[in-house]
Amino acid sequence: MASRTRADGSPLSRERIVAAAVELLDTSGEAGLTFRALSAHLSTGPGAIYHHVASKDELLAAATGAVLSGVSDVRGEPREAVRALGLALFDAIDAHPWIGTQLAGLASQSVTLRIFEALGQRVQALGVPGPSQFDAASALFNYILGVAGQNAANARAHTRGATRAEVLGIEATHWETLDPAEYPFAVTVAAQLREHDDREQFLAGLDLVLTGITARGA
Amino acid sequence: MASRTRADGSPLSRERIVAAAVELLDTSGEAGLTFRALSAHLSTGPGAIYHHVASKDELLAAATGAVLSGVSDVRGEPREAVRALGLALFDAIDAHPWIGTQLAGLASQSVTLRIFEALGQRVQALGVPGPSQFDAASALFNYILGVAGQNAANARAHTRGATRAEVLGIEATHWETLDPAEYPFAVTVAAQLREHDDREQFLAGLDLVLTGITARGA
DNA sequence: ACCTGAACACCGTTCAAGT
DNA sequence: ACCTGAACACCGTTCAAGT
Repeated sequence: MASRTRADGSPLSRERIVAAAVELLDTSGEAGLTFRALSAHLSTGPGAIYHHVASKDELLAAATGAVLSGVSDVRGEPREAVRALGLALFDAIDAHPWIGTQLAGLASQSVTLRIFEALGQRVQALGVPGPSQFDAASALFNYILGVAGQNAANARAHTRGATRAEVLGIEATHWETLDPAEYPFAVTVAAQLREHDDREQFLAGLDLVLTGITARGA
Repeated sequence: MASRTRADGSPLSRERIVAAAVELLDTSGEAGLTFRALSAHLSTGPGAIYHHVASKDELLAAATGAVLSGVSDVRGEPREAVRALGLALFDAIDAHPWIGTQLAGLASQSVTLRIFEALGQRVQALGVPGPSQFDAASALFNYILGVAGQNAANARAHTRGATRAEVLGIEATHWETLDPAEYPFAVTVAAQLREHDDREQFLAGLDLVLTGITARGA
């Protein structure tokens, strides 16, 4: 019971490494994931990780995949399935902001492909004609991943401790400060920012895209 | 003519630094922008840059702003103006892929706000009722920035030298390799991937969102 | 086969010392 | 005031040496 177990008795594995990475990302953000911090957390040396994971990029992709496993398994009427998938992603990003960066940026291929596939199947089910299906699925895909990126940017921009309300409060006062001659729309919209719910707005936008997709087919 | 000029006679300035950063980003990609490489390019030391720019993040934001200055100044019929703005951004990202990462991620606030404002004004001009204007502008904004992020991800994923056709070729064969039982939609769509134009698809998606927006108002 | 941790080749940023 | 470049406090990754 010596050679195969580590100091604390638990052998290293890709699974354990990825789980620790998720925990570290959740706890200390994207900047907190370091091979040194991670290996300390696993009570080993930084080099040990490379026996199970090829690089930091791969680790980030695996962490994203671990949190998002099964997120694209949605059921029911196609429109509702698209909403469910979108909300599942939105909530996952809300809980783990670093996922937003991954989805919007590096695109951990396999996760991203599964999302695209799930969206495409619903687009087909909605009766969108063949040649337009690709465009429709892409539109949904890009909209959802755009929100993901923007949410991640917001999370990164504001202090870790601030609640959403505080964050929106900050933004509202910021927008109200703008010159109305230069930013008439932003100033007008600033008033709505207080009672504004990111999640509802995400759904509203998703419905807008769905409406556009089905309006074409009709 | 000694104390205020540098070795090669050209004094350092924020403008010159940002211009050099853009050149470096275009030439050697996001990883190529280093304070050491940048200062060497300006024939000075890394520390000198900090007299004109506060941090690397600020430098990236400034570089994005420099390339995108005036991109939101669009004219004409609102629908056409939205298309023009979208295409201007798409083409800018095509020429400078690193901009996509900036827009989708860190969101260099001022650029991003100008885009949002421009979109909001066209949404108003389209006759969308007041309470829906925010959602509509956000939908356009998130779709456009989603494409930006995805394009940047693609650019990063593929070799620098490959043409777009080659890139798509690689993706097509990759998609064709997928298990049709697990990825029926992706496999079906793989055939269309060869004659597929990212730019056209971007416009098609933008029209989808616009259709959704105006369908609501009617 | 797997682990260890020192070492390598970098980073962004700071800061004393110069002009 | 601005510049210089060595130095600080880190990175991801590699690799000889161990078990």
